[in-house]
Amino acid sequence: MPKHRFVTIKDIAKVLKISVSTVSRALRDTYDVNQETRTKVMEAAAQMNYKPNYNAIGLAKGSSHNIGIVIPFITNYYFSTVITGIQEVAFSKGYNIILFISNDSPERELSIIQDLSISNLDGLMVTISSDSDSCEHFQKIIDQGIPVVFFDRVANKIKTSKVMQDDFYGAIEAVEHLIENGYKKIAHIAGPKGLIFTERRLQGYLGTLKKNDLPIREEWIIHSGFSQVHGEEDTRQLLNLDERPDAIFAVNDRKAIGAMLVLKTNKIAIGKDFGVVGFTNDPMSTIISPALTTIAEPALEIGRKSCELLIKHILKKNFIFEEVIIPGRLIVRESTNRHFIA
Amino acid sequence: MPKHRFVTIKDIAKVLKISVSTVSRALRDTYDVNQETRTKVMEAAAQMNYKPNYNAIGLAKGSSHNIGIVIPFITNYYFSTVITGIQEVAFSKGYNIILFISNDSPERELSIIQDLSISNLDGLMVTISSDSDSCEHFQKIIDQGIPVVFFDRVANKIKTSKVMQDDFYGAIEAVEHLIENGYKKIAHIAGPKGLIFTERRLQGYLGTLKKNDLPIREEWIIHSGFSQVHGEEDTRQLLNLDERPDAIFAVNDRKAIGAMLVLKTNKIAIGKDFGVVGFTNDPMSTIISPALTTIAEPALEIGRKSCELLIKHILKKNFIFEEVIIPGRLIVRESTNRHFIA
DNA sequence: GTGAAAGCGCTAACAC
DNA sequence: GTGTTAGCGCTTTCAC
Repeated sequence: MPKHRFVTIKDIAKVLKISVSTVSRALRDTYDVNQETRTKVMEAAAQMNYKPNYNAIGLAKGSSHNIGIVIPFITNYYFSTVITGIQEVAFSKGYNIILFISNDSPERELSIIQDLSISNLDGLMVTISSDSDSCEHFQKIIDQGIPVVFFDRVANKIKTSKVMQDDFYGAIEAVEHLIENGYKKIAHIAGPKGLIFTERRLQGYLGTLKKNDLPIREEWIIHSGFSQVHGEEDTRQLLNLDERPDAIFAVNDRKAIGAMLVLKTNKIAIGKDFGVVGFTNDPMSTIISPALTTIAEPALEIGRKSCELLIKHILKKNFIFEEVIIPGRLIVRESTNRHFIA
Repeated sequence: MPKHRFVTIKDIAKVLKISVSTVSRALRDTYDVNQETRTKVMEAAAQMNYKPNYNAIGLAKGSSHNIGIVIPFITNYYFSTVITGIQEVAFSKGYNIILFISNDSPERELSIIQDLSISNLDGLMVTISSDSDSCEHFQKIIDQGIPVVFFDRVANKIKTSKVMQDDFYGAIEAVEHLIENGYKKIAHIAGPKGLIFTERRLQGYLGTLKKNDLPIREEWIIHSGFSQVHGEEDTRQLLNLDERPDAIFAVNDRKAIGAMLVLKTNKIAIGKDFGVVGFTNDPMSTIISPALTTIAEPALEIGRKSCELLIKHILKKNFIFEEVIIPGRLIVRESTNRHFIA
């Protein structure tokens, strides 16, 4: 099993009896090269199955063609879909994506960033972990001149491009929908405090209640984690209240599903007596019964857009920051249907 | 926003007034370097926040520290969990993982492999796409001297390390469980023909029926894709038969869930009158009602093991191939419970 | 044990 | 339009 030496531009140059720089220029479509020469080079390259050595290019140009993704998990619908979107555009533009999974732990996130030999990355896309209060490690990277774009869970203080779903308006739609269907005592099981999108969904919830002259009760707003178990716990807490709510707007589908499970064990008729709406449009929301009403997040678009933006930053040194907000859409299912019968 | 020059071994050498080669050796823990010198170098490196440039290392040593993953999708529980396992061990050993998503399309898979500048990868881990009948592109890569390990959907003809769950025994467990619970007319909704693991699960199913003197009917075995929709279609087909089965063993949970959905719309009492068992242990299997009995696949372990194996191959030129088979385990839930009441 | 120097494959002045 | 050459940051003979 011999380790082949790969074809290099030198080989091409030798075969064609021209210089390596001409080959290099021809291959890269630089303008100051004879059309004829270029054609010859291209043909030779194709025929000899030439593949560029990115290590060499990276070394010479001071850039790899790699972009990093730092993400809490990939084992959920939203994140894995975002990554799919990222990968799609990265691949089409000749970039590799390198995956770093933080497990939603700020320490691990920090260690990833510090271990990172930045010289190996042209740019970075990140969703910060739930309670990464300090973001200076990202600032440091930006200061070193490597572009960073945040998506989904963005760091507030850092000035760079960000792409998010429309959390505020999504929350409004969700709560309006609940109100339209006659639910009046609407609780919100939220994400951890401090995260921008948690905050925006909360604001949308609050604003809509206010606008509709509905009571805002502090006990009906619970902050905790994003998991299904958190949703279950929050809901149990809600059901123990003297004044029980009659609907839940959950910060995401996982928590909404946790809520539904608890409601079901408590024999509360979801839809008829108690409304539930989530946020994500995880495929699970169609599997559970009753099917979950939710705000569909544009995960694929978020991934694509983030990647496009990052590549723009990589290409144009002083590309100005953009904050992109992509709308979601309400998907009405059974969990807010007063007439649903199991 | 000045683009910093990164600290190089040259800088360290200059500060310490020694040569670059000594620095290089000290950093890499090579033995022929004075203990004292090494300490000094290490300290200087840490203090100056030196980070190695992998492009340069790669170029000099003819290896990057990147390993590629080629996978059909990542938006499902099994694959995203495998990747999490891979990422975990890769990160701990200083390797980056580069993700390529084939969308389960043989053409795209081929284009990925061909576009791949192999010089940029130290190794490759792959799950082949559903109907990639030709695998020569992988053979070519192996011939070029870069290690490949297959996981989950492996290519039969290619001699290299492979890691899989125990499909055969898992299927036996699943079908035995069905039989123990009194289901006698057991159908199998399988994956596409030609994939090894599809075949193994089928063989487990067949063998168990035979062993228990149960009828094997060709109409009760349906090959199609892996999605929920495929599961629905297969099940409809089954229900249209003159002789209907009274249980389904599905090749995976997605198809099992599709089956359950169709059974539910047909008002067939899952558990009581009709048993269903899946394969994967996707979290969805606990969300659906009745909860799905399934064979839990060791996805995380598969990811970890594959990566360990690949790194061994990368490190030792002639590491001999291993085929690792990791057992799953039966998880009994409601969909095979005769006494389950919705 | 350490240094000097060549070279990995490519790009980018700088000449012509 | 093309060739020459230096150098990107590192490893690795080969001397000493």
